Amino acid sequence: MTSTPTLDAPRSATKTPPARTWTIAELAREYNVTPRAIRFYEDEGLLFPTRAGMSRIYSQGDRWRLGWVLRGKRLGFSLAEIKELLDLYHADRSGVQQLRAIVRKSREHVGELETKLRDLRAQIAEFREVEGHAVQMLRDKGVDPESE
Amino acid sequence: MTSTPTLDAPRSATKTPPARTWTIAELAREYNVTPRAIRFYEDEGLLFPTRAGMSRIYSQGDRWRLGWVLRGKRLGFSLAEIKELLDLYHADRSGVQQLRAIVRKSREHVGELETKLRDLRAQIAEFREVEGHAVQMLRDKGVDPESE
DNA sequence: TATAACGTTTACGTAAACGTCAATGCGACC
DNA sequence: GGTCGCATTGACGTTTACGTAAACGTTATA
Repeated sequence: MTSTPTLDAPRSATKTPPARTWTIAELAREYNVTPRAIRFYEDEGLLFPTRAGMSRIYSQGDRWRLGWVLRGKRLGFSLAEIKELLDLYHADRSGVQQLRAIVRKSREHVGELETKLRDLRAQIAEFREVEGHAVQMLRDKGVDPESE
Repeated sequence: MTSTPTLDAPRSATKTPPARTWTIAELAREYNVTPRAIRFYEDEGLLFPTRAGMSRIYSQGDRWRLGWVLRGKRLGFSLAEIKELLDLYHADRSGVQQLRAIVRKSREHVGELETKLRDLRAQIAEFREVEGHAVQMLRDKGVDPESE
């Protein structure tokens, strides 16, 4: 875990904090996924942790990227789409053509997301209504809908 | 919501209203999916069109269900989950236990949907910012971000 | 009447996203 | 120094959601 007390960072000289890292198992627990899935995401080019010997070491940035990937999954995107979006997010911004591409793709994606937003609002409304009906029917039967 | 026998169309004749139906190819075109997919959804218990000879005939209700299925897919649900939700939507409401189950599952699902909603808002905000930055950088370079 | 344009079933193929071994390495502890 | 415990890399298996092709029936039109 926190390995051998060999030479520590010269805290008095440098202002950089210890820079926490994580093992694959720690991240897996935290995000409730398997190590296998995390390695798979790396194979797919979504993560690129450093190594300590053979073991993978995850930085704050890798951790953030993993969270981002999982959020994308919850929203129904494929790993390929998520990769494109992450790459876009960290894309080269040096040239005009690159910037134009970023603008175009961002707008495209926001459009998609807004469609999902409408779908989502509609489903939420529908299921609130379903719930409301059921609750009312329970009341009509003289049953408290909140009791076990 | 029953009869309002005012100055509506004369219902004097014996016939019921036309009741439009659709073929599988028509629905496939309309919803931009393949007939194969529509048949697959039927195999999975998501649709149950009637038949005219061997051919499938889709009612207004089937059409609605198909749209519902596709919306669920866009929101990242599996066909199994969608089936559960659709079944819930049309579930037996006769008994107290059934009604309780409906209330519980509806609330569960709304909770899931609200998580997605937060995820979605966050992603929209992020990509609007990505776009905004790129647009600003183009302006800084003296380029009109809107021109081709 | 033939053939195109749809529809059907059956069956095998496939891409995505992992799960599940198996064999192995490696530092930690007893 | 043996055994945990966690890490690694293959490699094959599995589930989901269809795609694709073959073989065939049914209606419309030339």
